Amino acid sequence: MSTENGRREVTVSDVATTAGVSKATAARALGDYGAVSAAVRDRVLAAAEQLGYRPNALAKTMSTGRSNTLGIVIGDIENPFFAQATRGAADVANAAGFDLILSNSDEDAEIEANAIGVQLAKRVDGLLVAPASSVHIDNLRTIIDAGRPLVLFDRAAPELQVDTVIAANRRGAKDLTSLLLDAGHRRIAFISTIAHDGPFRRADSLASSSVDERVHGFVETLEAAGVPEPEQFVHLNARIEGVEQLARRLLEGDAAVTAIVASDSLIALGVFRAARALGRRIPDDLSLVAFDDADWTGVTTPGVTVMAQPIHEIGAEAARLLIRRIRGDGGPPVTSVLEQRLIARDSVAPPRR
Amino acid sequence: MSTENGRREVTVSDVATTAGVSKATAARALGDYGAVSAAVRDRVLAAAEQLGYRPNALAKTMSTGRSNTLGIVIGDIENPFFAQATRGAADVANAAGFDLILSNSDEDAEIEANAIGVQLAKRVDGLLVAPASSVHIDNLRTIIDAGRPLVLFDRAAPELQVDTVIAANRRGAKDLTSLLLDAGHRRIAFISTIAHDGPFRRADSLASSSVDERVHGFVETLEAAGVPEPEQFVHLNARIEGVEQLARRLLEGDAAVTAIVASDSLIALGVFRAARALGRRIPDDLSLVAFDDADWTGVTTPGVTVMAQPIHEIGAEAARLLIRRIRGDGGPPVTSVLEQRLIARDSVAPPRR
DNA sequence: CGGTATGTTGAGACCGGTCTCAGTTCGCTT
DNA sequence: AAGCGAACTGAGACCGGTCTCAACATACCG
Repeated sequence: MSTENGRREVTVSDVATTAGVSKATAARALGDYGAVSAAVRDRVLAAAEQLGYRPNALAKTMSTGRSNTLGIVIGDIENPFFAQATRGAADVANAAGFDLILSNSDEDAEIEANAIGVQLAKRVDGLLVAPASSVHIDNLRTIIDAGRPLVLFDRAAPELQVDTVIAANRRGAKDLTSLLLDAGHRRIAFISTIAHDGPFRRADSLASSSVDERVHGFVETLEAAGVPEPEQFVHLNARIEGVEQLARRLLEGDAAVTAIVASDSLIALGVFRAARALGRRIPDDLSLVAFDDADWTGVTTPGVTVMAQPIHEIGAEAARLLIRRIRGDGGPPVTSVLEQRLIARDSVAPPRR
Repeated sequence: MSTENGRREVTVSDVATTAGVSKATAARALGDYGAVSAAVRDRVLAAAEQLGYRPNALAKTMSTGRSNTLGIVIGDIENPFFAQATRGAADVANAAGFDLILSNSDEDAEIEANAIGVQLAKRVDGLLVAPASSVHIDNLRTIIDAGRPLVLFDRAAPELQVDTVIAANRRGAKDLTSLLLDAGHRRIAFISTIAHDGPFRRADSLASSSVDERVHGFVETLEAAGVPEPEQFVHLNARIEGVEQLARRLLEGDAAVTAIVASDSLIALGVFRAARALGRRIPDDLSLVAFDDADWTGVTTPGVTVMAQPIHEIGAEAARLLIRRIRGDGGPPVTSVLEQRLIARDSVAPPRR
């Protein structure tokens, strides 16, 4: 009834005084631990109610060392992939009594480092990270050095002994590429926005292990089909030029490609726009396949054939693994690989010539 | 170099001992406040570096009362609207040195209440809320009673004196409706997934003030055009039946509508699917307009005419207002109304008959 | 009926920072 | 050379909980 607005918060001591018991006893009644007689408990609870007592979770964390908070560091929450994975993680976390502190890295190592620093300072019980880089892993080492459990998702860091949840990207890329090859295509481009120095070469490792897997699956499949110099068809850094620009470039001239593999749904969108701007029809003039079954891929004309990832489950599984560690599981690191699923629609056809 | 993994964290006291100064002095050097001689500062910083000192933000919050953390409570992070708004808020928050704790309410008052309780317990400095209900505002009162600044976004709560950021939804709805009316449509449906008891009546207030504004703008415009009983064209609760189901029902039979206003992009997607399933062509057989310029609305055939909201800015502005309050601005509550913008594409045409 | 197990309570240390206040040192003024 | 203020440092209280430990009451044991 009468919650005061005088700055100071109501504390256990205040409740104790009102209830006429010691601070320790009041705390026991409020925190529901230790032994308290029923009569005293009722008295304390009534006093708390009357004063408008609201526990201070931070003080609790200070003495218990547990914050019941998980940190999650992703590229960008506006990217539907991360939004879905975050939701998956949040659901599992909430069900287990944890909250989520969210940070966007924009795929920048420095921003990521800063975000991780803040999360550690806030004493999260553990971290969920889709690392900006699978190879430069100093940021991740920081977490391990701080003694906090860490689970990677979407991207692995092979050099790190740590729980990881990824999708079977290489297999997915092979299937998608085979589909195009089987339809008769030989000039197929793979487009990703991942940052990379210089043109792609076979021995390179890309910053994102998931894209790395896809690219290598793509190249291997082309090679097995006898396509010469398959690396030339891999296009990274699409963010710099702009996906639409790049796609237009790939669709014009003598060396134009007849099919495109988009590494995510946002890229597929760019390709769609480019095709439309150029007046090319899908699938007649251009075949398109993409990763991720974004909600709109079924309503375009034609619908887009995609490799769907269990995105929600990737986030959920990562949270599950993390919570298991927090609860004290000391077993060896686990890598959970989730299968992808092909959803065939109408964006693939034989090449025109 | 030698960060220990023995459970205990390195504290200011540890650093002080190593540096050979008092805890108070070490704290001053590390926290960069008070007066410390250059020599001592260097010594302390070196000791901190050597021991791998990592400040405990919670302890800091305990003594200062400031957590540098904002809470944000939204319907669902998977909904692109909320994802974008959250990103806008996160950017402003980070720039000002704040983090974000994220909670999904699923538009359920009870889940929302729980989320708010947790956030308050974690002593966030303030809360950003897109309330599940604009009319049942007990949840929001809790925040105010706790003396924490609160900013509402996307949805207002007229009964509450509190900073609010919304879009000019009524005007947007009028413009969209007029567009259809001008094209010659008379039988136009408005579809929303908002929960509501019974059929919509003129005097009703909907749980979401933004949908409420849209619906009333829609009804008023139809009425001004002389359409009898405009309320009958308002369809709420679409989540229960399923948007696609509902849309199919509206498109069949003698009383079929010739145009649809979708209250958000997810609904537009459902309408698209229904039209496709029924073999109806947009815009020839059905005109469609929607709120929110989702990324895919430009690549469907035809492109969808939409009323774009400055979603990112809604979140950003809300965060700005909140931070201003946290910094101590005691002025009267502000309501910031952001304009919407019509993006005309090709989903509107005169009705067939 | 003394001894002991069990239940309930209170006092006070502790978590890791910040901050107030008092004491010390030093340079500079007159 | 005494006086004064500024710069620096240390001791210890404090934030709001948890938790250990000791004190005490009651009940149950042989």
